[in-house]
Amino acid sequence: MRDNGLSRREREKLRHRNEMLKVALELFSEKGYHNVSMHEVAGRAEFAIGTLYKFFKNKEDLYRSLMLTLAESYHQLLVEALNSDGGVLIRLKNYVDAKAKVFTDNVSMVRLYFAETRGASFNIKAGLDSELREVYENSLQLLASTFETGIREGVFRKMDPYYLAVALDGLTNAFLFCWLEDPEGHSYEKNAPVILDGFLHGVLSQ
Amino acid sequence: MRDNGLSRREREKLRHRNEMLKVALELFSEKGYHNVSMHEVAGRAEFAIGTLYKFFKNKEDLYRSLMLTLAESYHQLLVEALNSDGGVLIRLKNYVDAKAKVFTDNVSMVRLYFAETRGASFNIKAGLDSELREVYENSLQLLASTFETGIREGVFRKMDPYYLAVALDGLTNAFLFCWLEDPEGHSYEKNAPVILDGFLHGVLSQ
DNA sequence: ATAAATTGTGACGAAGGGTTCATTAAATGG
DNA sequence: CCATTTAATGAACCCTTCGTCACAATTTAT
Repeated sequence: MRDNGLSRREREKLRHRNEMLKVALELFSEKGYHNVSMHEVAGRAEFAIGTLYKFFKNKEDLYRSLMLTLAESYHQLLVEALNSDGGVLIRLKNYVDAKAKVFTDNVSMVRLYFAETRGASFNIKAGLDSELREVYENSLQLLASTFETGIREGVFRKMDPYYLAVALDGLTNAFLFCWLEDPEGHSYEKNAPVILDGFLHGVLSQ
Repeated sequence: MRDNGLSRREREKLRHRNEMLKVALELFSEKGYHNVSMHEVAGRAEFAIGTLYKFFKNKEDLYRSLMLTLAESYHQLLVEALNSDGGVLIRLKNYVDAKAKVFTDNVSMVRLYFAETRGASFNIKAGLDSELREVYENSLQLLASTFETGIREGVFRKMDPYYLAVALDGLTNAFLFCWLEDPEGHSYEKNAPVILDGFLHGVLSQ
């Protein structure tokens, strides 16, 4: 019973669990939730099927655990960006960049996130979705409150801050999709400043 | 062998086919592709399972037929909006409105379109997706060419027209998602002008 | 060293879904 | 009115997948 409260046994167990999650992420993001069997996950993780079921009570539980972990770490980075030092414009830039970083650093996570998140409410049982959606909604709310600050400071026009958040989120997502489909052709990192510029100044010439 | 080249027999057959497609749309959009069985479609359409297979050679074929039909009619409306009379700004407004109309008129189609389109490339066999994606890409290209015109005319700033299209598409999608999740709370029709305004003029106050 | 507890195993059962095909029913037209 | 073509049927087949459970291996405690 050493270390940070975890015995060697427990640490090993956690390693095994993480190994399974890692493999599950790989497979799910390669082939989608419904095209991956528990046997496949167990096989690739080099555990027996029963062992997998010792760790996750069923397939959905495995998927939920995976998605929540990912969504939370994803959310965490966005929170940090939005709470960073500097004015609202700098914080927004950090937000866009953080999103870029999360995406480019971890393509398979992103693929899975979008593939099953956008359509998930109709594909997968509702329980998961509400938890996930909550994390997502939190990000949006925090972004909205940043806009609210900006409006109070007179930086932004008086518009509904929540919708501003929706707009910026939608914009970044759109460009991230572009990048996902053709990473060479559409560099998100190159586009990020352009996105923000267009968003801030509009697209009209005058 | 009367009417527009179709015998009564053939018209009846077509009606049956459409009936099956209608039911398939209902079920798929309610529960997602993988959670609907062929037996279920046949049952709800009040045909025997074998009959369903007379019309569609397998489940994927059923799904493909459905999606292509929908995507094409959807695309058609956007094309009309973008080719309407008037300057680029009017055409853009028509585009945003047409999209709103398509969405609000036909919720289940939209649910299905997004649920399986965004993530589809990882969930469903590739063949379908490339056809669908082509329709989608055509819409984007047409929108881009509208922006190109606008840039030549000096209406818009000199930006990549394709990315402008991506941006506007992403923006409208984001707000449509909002509306999908909470139709009362987030009226797309009320937001449409705001979206376009923000897009054109930017969100900065000065 | 031995007993107890924990962790890992994988054959197996049960359920469900996609697809086929032999059969029945209906329509056509000579 | 009958022969032929066309449409509809649904039981049965096969395959895949989830999830269990009795047993084996390994670690920990005594």
